[in-house]
Amino acid sequence: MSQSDRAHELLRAEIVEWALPPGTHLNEVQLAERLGVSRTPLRAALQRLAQENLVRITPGRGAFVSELSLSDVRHLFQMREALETYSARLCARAQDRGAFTSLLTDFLAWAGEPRSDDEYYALIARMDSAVRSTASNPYLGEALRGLQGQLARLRHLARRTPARLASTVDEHAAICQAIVDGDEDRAALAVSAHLENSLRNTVNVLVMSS
Amino acid sequence: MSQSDRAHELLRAEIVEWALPPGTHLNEVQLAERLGVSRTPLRAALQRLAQENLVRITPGRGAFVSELSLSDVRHLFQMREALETYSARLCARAQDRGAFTSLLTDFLAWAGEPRSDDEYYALIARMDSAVRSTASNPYLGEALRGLQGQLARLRHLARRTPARLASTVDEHAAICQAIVDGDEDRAALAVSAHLENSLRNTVNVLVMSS
DNA sequence: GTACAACACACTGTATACAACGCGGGAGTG
DNA sequence: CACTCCCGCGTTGTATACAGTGTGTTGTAC
Repeated sequence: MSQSDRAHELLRAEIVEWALPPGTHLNEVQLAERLGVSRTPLRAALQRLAQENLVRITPGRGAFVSELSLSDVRHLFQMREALETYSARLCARAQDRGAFTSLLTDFLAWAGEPRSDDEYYALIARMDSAVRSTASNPYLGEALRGLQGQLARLRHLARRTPARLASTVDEHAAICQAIVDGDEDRAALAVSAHLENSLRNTVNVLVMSS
Repeated sequence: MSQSDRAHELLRAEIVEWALPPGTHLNEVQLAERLGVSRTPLRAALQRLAQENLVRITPGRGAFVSELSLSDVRHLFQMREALETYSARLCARAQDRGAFTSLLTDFLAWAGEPRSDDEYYALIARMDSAVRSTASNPYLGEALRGLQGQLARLRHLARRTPARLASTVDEHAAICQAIVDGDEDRAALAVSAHLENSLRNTVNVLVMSS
């Protein structure tokens, strides 16, 4: 793994975990020294983070941790809706939908007997992975992966509302069921409904914390 | 404008215009010397081009002009469908749809009396711009803009099929009409239909030229 | 006291020099 | 004759030194 990759991962983790809050100015020499790399790979890492919309680079001014305003969140969820409803449609059309029957049973099992939050997030990650794999479109997969960073940053705020977690189980199960049934319209609608609820919850958390 | 921006624009133009065909290995020192910049801003430009999927960077091997295989094209058009159908929906829901009434009349005027190809491409560019502006979502806009590079590369092959041009006029007019009417479902369907035709034509051109 | 200008500092953008890795060619051995 | 190992070259990855620009502060003039 290159120095650039290391700097990228470290910075990404710090931004996602709010160790570097939005708006923070990222001084290149200080950061390079703290991360133990030179400025050259650090700048490459910053550019990659800018591509993921985790930092914003202003020419001549430097790099800043990107903001997470309310309108940013709304636009982010619109992007999710565009990509995830279409991905769900592709999955519903796919030949091999076995991964989703497996996920469906796991979600239903969870509804009956919840376990730790981390395991639930792992389950969701498994579903995202299954979607990317089944849709089998590198462009879509990369775009979806790019959104994960921003979403992870939001989740760090939403962690304190575990009540929301229970309701998402049903929504995810509904999505899996529609995909397993091969009903792409219902799958897209289920994704839209899930995202609408998720956005509402996220906005609530944001206005509470501000 | 920085050296990095200059190198990015020059390289992008050369790739789009097939001066650098897919698969070409981009030697850093030669390129830097030819473009009159140093390796540092050149590498930044290459990373930006990799983000636009115009070059593919293999760690330790260097940068190559990205391929345009048949499956790549199909995946690219799927991505277009995901983003453009959703953008069309947003436009159909928007308050100010005046830009599309103007575009609609221009497309209809064109159907009656065609003019030069370049002017038609300018018209399409105006429509893309109107979509981005009306959807008013930076994430969507940036993603759509990212696809333009690849599509421009494809258009350089498709230029030789002017017969296709005439039929796209009706398709674009149908999209504008649906947006003006505020019928988002019809708008999305019109976009899908247009993309399906466009993909079929592009694939034909690709298999003819190979 | 305030406003404008000039200077100094710090930071980003760029160039170049160095190091490490991978690849290819050639020679040697089985 | 073929296969393998090793050496040399070229290329990418990284570090550092330099230049240019923007900003902040301070001093002076009104």
